[in-house]
Amino acid sequence: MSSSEFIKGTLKTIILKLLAENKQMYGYEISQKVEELSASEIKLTYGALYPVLYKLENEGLLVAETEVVDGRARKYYSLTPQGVELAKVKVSELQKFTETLKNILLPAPNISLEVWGV
Amino acid sequence: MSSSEFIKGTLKTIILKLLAENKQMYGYEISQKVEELSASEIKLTYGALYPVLYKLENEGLLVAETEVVDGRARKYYSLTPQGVELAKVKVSELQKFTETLKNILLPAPNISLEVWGV
DNA sequence: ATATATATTTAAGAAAATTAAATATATAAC
DNA sequence: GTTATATATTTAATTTTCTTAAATATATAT
Repeated sequence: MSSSEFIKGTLKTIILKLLAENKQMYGYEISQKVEELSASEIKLTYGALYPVLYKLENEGLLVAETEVVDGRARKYYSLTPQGVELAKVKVSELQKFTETLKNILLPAPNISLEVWGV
Repeated sequence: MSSSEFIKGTLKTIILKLLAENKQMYGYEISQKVEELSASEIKLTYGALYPVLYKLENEGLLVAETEVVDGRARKYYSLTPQGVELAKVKVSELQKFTETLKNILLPAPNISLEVWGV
């Protein structure tokens, strides 16, 4: 499983956003959801995903609850009130960043012809 | 000088894009241009910018030419043919990624009311 | 003189992601 | 029955990437 190099720096925000709209998710579910939402473009590696979840938990932004489903353990994560707040801020910031990025990536207008009246 | 955390993973592509449309730029100029295009949202740190330039040069994607302007040295970078090709690919990939990100960050439609006919 | 702007280099450290393997269970296919 | 596939988490080693910070050097404005 390999992910887009562009995921760097956005992973935390994506996780917060998914948890903000789904209330309760487990790690594997998050990775599947991202793959689905991105049309398989983004595949989260577990080595990236789980450490982020642990970190967010340690920072008090998530709480985890383990359940056994079909004989397999699942750790459900949900946002704390602080997590809900941070999710809002981060999503807003990332949306702004993508707009900025879009402007930078815009084809450069070649105004030389107009300037010279040609 | 501090940059957005979201810049991670996109810096290389941004540099390639700017060089693709400006033919010749020096490091300081690139950092100013990014700040301008992003309305001061993104400020490249030199510790990030210059090492990327060196790496791209070592990979044969850029060539550097030093000039002395106003008594100060400037290193002008320009894309090699391979750099031009990679710029196209990377810009296209990053544009696609920003679209995907936009979809993920979209407010989740709350269809529960419709589903239940309420 | 001093501050500010221009311009590059580079070292130390931290943060983040990749790669890869280990562990464990359920189910479908053969 | 055993093999493969899907589900699910953990974690260690390494690499990549970025931040922070300092060093170096010149021009211009105050």
